[in-house]
Amino acid sequence: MRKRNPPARPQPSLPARQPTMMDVAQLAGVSMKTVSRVVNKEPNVRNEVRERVTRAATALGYQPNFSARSLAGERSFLIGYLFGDPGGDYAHRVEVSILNRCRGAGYHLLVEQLDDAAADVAERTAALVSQLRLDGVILTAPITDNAEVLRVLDEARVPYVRIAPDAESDRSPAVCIDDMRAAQELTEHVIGLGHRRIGFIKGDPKHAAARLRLRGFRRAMSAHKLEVAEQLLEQGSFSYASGLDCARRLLHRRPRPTAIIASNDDMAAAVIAVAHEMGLHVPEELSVVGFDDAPIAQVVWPALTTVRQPIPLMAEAATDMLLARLAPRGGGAWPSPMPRRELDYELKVRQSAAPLGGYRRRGAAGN
Amino acid sequence: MRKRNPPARPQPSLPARQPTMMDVAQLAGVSMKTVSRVVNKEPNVRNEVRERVTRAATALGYQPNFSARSLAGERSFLIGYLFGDPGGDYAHRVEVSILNRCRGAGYHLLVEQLDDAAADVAERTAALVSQLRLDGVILTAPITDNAEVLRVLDEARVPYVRIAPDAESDRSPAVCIDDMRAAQELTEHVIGLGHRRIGFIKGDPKHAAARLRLRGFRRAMSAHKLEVAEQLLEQGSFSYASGLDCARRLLHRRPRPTAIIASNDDMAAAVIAVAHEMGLHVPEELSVVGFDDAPIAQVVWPALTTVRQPIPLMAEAATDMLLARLAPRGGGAWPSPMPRRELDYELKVRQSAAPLGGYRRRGAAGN
DNA sequence: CCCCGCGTTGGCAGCGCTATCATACGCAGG
DNA sequence: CCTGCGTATGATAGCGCTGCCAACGCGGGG
Repeated sequence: MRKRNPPARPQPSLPARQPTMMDVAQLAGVSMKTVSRVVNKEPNVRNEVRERVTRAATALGYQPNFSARSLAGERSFLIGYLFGDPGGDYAHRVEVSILNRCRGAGYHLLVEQLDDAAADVAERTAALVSQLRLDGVILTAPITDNAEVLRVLDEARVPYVRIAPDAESDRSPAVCIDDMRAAQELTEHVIGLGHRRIGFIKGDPKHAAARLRLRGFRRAMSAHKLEVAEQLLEQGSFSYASGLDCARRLLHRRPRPTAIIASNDDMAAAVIAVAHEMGLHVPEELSVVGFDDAPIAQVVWPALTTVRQPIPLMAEAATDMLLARLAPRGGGAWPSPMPRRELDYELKVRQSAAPLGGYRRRGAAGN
Repeated sequence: MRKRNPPARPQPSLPARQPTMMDVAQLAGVSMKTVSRVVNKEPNVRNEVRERVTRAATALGYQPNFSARSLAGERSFLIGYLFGDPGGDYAHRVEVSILNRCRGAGYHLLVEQLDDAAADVAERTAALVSQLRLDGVILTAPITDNAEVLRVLDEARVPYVRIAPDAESDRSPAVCIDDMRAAQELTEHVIGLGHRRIGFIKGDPKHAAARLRLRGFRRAMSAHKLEVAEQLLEQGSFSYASGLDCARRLLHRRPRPTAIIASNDDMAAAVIAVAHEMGLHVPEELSVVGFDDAPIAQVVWPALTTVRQPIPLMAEAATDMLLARLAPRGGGAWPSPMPRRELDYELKVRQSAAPLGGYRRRGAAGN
């Protein structure tokens, strides 16, 4: 037990003990309960008292003990972030944005990486939410759609918000972009450049976004009466390595596609690398576009034409939704209908896609 | 308060309440204290009893309440991860590795991003460790050397391990590689290819590694009686953007350097981009090398010759050190002398550096 | 025979806080 | 004058668990 202070402490000097709410109460000349009210920003405290308590707390350097709060009350001031993909920078960018939002709200962030395919996802999730009594959870794909995880969260009655989940959309609040329309628009951009023979690299089918992007591609193609040759469709997994494999296969088809649409930027970058390797010039001989506007999009050469997904905004929106729900006035349930934020994407036209038979633009790679 | 159960509950059916240690104790026919011993893997419990308790706990789906544990005891089973750099994938890779190690040990991970330059680093750190009673903390550069943060951690008596800290090395355990020797070796590799006029892009001087890498470069140069022209030294900040600026300046010097050593891969990739932009062929007309073996190293073309830093191993080693210290037998203090793990780096020779006047190797970009 | 030590188990206070209820007070209306 | 009500504050009982200490049974030395 943490340095149990004896009934009468002989040393009147440095207590070497964190000040408690009791100490603040004594210094301010009020009861503990009033201090609690001030700390929790509850109403019904006179301003004069509130200030006195605040000053006492500051003077003592008082820090509320979250364990005690959580044990006595019904809030832990902890939110969890569950992500699936250990690689890539997506998960990290989301995390940083969540942190930015938690900061001001007095919440702390607990993270856990869950392998979607692992056998113990349910147990691990249960451990997290039951042991720590998380107030809420934010999920990113692909575990947004892991039935086990969602079941555990529902049973534990922990509110959660999903970023880019699958279609089962009214199970929880969600934040997303319109992946299908974005893919459609991107495809139309490529078609508009004159390309007809267009290859497509699919993403990991466990991600809803991968399926939606494929569907958007198909729609744009059929809207323009273009055939989607099955041999120009390759199954990737969102990783750079998978992009290399798919690109090699696609670029050996005859006739060769004049443009390749990849379901994310990592795979698009891999296509460019393979093109280099084969001595194919991008974009003169091959146009390549990606998706996400990940950092890699501006690093490869030529810079990738892609769809920018506003990841920080999405993560912030998700956090804000969750925090609003957790606030005392947030009520004990999600508002109806289930909140859903759909944010705008943006087509970023750079140098990796050009008109069929077009010229090479040399110059600054940035945009 | 969480559903305070009335003295006599009328409904004997679903409790809708998490089972407590008391419930387990009753089912197993022992005292709460014994359950506590089993849960905490303490000695002095008969095997038969231990198994009986374990079965009861499993049957009820018992999950220990971490808040209560932390409040009553002296351990919170929470460790904190403080990172500085919000961009890049370094922080994320470290985090994932820490998580992998925490998993088995029954610890959960709390993260916080601290801006090294912000005015409130001390407060934020204090809030984290005092409010949540973290058992330990892991730090990455550059906040490994933030005096405020370290002071707060020391005062709160929270054990911490630093990854790649500055020279003040016996203040805490640390994990690192020999950045200076690695830079020296890398520089010697470049010199060995015949280069004499070598540019160097420095990293953010707040990072110890940046300073050490520069020193290693200087050593190698002077060991080979080569002058380090100050105009071939540029100050970067580890970011891709800063790399672009530095590269532009370096490549307009006359006579132009025949090789550029960047303090990390992001900046090295930027050098390659600028070279492309200027129509300079890499590596025939310009050799470029980086540091870290970040994912970008294999994505740019030509793939970067660089020094691989074993980030996952470093993070795991740091976590293991911390967990060993926190274990009941870990004692109340760090062993003496202060533990320090220095891990091996590895020179990864790829295609971005070639003999002066050498030929271009075409072929697979990967390695 | 008793007493001590050791391995094993239980009793209980209390960690720091919040929920609930009680109290005190001022002020309007009967 | 009392009653009723709304606002401001206090008293108290735990939340679930662990640290400390006591208790118990057993075997061996005095």
